[in-house]
Amino acid sequence: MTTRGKQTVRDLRRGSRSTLLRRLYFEGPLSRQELGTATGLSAGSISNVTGELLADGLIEECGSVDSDGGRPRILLRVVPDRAHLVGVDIGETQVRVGLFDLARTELAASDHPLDETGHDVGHVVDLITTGLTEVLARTGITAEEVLGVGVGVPGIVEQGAGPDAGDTAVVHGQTFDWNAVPLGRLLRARTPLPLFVDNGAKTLGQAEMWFGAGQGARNAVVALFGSGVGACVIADGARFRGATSSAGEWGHTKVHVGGRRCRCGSRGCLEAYVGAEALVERWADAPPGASEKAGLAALLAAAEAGRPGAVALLDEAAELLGAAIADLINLFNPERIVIGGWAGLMLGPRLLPAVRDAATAYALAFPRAQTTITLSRLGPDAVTLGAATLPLTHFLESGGELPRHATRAAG
Amino acid sequence: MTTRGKQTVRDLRRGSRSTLLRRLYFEGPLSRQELGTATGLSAGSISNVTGELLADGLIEECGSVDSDGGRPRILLRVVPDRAHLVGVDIGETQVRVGLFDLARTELAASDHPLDETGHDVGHVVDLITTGLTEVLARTGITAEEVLGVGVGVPGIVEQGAGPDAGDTAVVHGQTFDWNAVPLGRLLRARTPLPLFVDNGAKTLGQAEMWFGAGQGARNAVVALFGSGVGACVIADGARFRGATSSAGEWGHTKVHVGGRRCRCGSRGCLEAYVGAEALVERWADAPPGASEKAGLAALLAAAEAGRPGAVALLDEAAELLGAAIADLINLFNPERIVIGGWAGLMLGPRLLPAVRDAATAYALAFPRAQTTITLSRLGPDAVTLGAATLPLTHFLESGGELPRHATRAAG
DNA sequence: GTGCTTACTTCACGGCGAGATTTAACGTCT
DNA sequence: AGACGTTAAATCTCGCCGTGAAGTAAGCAC
Repeated sequence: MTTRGKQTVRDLRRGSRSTLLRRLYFEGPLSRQELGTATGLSAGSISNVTGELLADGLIEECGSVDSDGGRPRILLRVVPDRAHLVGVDIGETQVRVGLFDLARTELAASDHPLDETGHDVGHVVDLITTGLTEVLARTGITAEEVLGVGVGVPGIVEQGAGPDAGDTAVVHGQTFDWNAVPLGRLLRARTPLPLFVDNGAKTLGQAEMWFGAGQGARNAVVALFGSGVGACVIADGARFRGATSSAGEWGHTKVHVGGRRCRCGSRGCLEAYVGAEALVERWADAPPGASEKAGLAALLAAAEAGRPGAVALLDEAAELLGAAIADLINLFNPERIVIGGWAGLMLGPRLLPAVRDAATAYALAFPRAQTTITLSRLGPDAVTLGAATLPLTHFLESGGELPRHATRAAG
Repeated sequence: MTTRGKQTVRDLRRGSRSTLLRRLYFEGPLSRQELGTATGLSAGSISNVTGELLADGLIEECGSVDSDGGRPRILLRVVPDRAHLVGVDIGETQVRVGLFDLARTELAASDHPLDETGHDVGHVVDLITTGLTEVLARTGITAEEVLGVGVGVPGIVEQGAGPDAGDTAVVHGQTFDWNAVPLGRLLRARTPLPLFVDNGAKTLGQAEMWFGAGQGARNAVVALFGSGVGACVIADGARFRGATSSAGEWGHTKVHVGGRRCRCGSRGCLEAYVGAEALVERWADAPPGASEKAGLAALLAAAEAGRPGAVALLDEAAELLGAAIADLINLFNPERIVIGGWAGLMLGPRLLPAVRDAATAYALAFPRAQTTITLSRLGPDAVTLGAATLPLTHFLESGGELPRHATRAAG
């Protein structure tokens, strides 16, 4: 049973600000009139709240719409450079820091490769700090103009509670052998900016929902198909987190109980059959010594050329992927399933029809009929953008609250 | 991103009423003082709101707590017989109608068996109407004193929207061969009472969360293990529904892609291996002609006696169940998993240790460590009680709103 | 009794959104 | 050009909200 905590009369204003700000952010320039019909707020309240937002410099008037005989509507929009966002992608091979304005334009980015020995936490934190300094220096943007830093990490993120949740985020990552790493605390020592930490697959899912193939859906699953397999579940418009933020670990769903051994230590996991690493490893004719991406590309080329081993492998992958997607459909009943990740983007065009067929064969008819299965529209760099949506989400939900350190007067 | 709709200043009062009413309902008699510290509301507001609730006859004073030197605290509680609830369980073999007071005491119940030909919708609706009339007549309670009728049905329920959502509920049930049956509309023609329709497994899960082994958990999965297999997922205190309310169809999760054929038409479903029907069917030594329950009891007895075939069958069932629970743990990251259903209650004591071990072996270590796996504490009759929680939920969330037809003055 | 402690009630206050009214800013018609 | 109709936005009044301070009630200890 939903327990919505105590609310005072000021929370109403916060809610109204948030509603209008979000509407303007996602549905482009709108007049006060349109805001009124869209949100149900009275004209008076719209005037009040937009007046506040204008005074705060968060929105601005931008032209007007001609009318037939009446006063023209004045369009309002969020000021794109009123604030900025930083997204950090801690990937398997590099650390990428991106600086965005509110309109998601990437103003600068900084890449630092991670070598084999580079997964030491201190080193990664160093790279993030360096990258952050670089993108700020290169654009001349000061820390005061940044809403916060979102960090996408590989592994399970245990969130803290309260307003500075990011400061207490703890990361459990099998890939890097990170065990209860207090990433939030380590970063807090390096920057005064608000911090937001989440799993990289989840931040990519977030980006996909807001700006990619997930747009408009309130219930969706973004399946990330790369070296491993992950998923980001969106339930009723919000990330599904579970008790300790580790929900959506789809890659270790069982497709054959007791089957192939998986790197997680268990057996029969989806990832052990259809992860890029597993596919390349299982392909008898894989070019030796090639990288995972090159190996997968070779597998795809061989299948396109009709080589039986490669065709069989990909056909089986499509069936298993479809069956695992059927599980997601049965369990989560989403409107949409988006397949992303670099391997998903590479193999997607070939596999998609078979995946759809397998999902239809394995899922219950009723929920299957409610779902469309599509490919991602965003490239792999979207992890950085997705990470930047973490402070953006906070900004929009709080009704345009600026961090304490950013109390610049209205532009 | 969560879109909380427009709120007016009156919604605050509704929220406060709901908060206090829920607190009083679940945490027994409390003083105004305790309510204040528990909810964070100011003493003045507590006085106002409890005053309203007292005037509405929804709560009453019940004694006081002695104090050491100060004015004693006056205890408040929800008036148990201020309103009543009806729960209906449309089971596979019977229709059961129960009448409860607000304290969940069953005041009367009516059972009507469903024979082989009795799954016709009109017949079921007749039985519900008859049962409803019976329990009201037997207790002398009038329709005005009933908050609503909750109905638990086997099958997927497509909910309507708006305040009278139950009136437009449509049921898709494979068991009864019900295809898009407008149960809400059919019942609306028979009774003026507010209607609430949901899947029976989900109502049982609801009961388990409120009054059974799920108490206190905000993220949980209630696994229903009967003739078939289902689940009810609770995310952050609320039923997880998905886009069209069919989320949680766990029974058709794949444990062996391409494996045993299932009654859903697909292959390799969990239900095809561990459902009671499947277990009895797969047991070579099953007593011919016995009922499903008798068959399962015989299987259990044989296993307890050490008969190899039976032992192997149950051991395999435990492993598969554990593996499928591992999938739930990975995907939903719950604090608690509750195993219920009549087969779960029957086999639970024997299977539970092996199920726990299998779940540990197959799930990721981090989310597994956050979860406890327990057996249900409620009997199978809890479906009726769970169904009755549907109008109760509405009552508590609306802050104690009485249906239009029940505007009796305060007692 | 007198004083002290604690629970509860009352009341003035600032803030909120709704809805009515007023002002603003355009077309169009004469 | 100027009056008029039309629509957008701003302003104002109203009832309601929760807060917090001040006041009242109801017990105990001395």
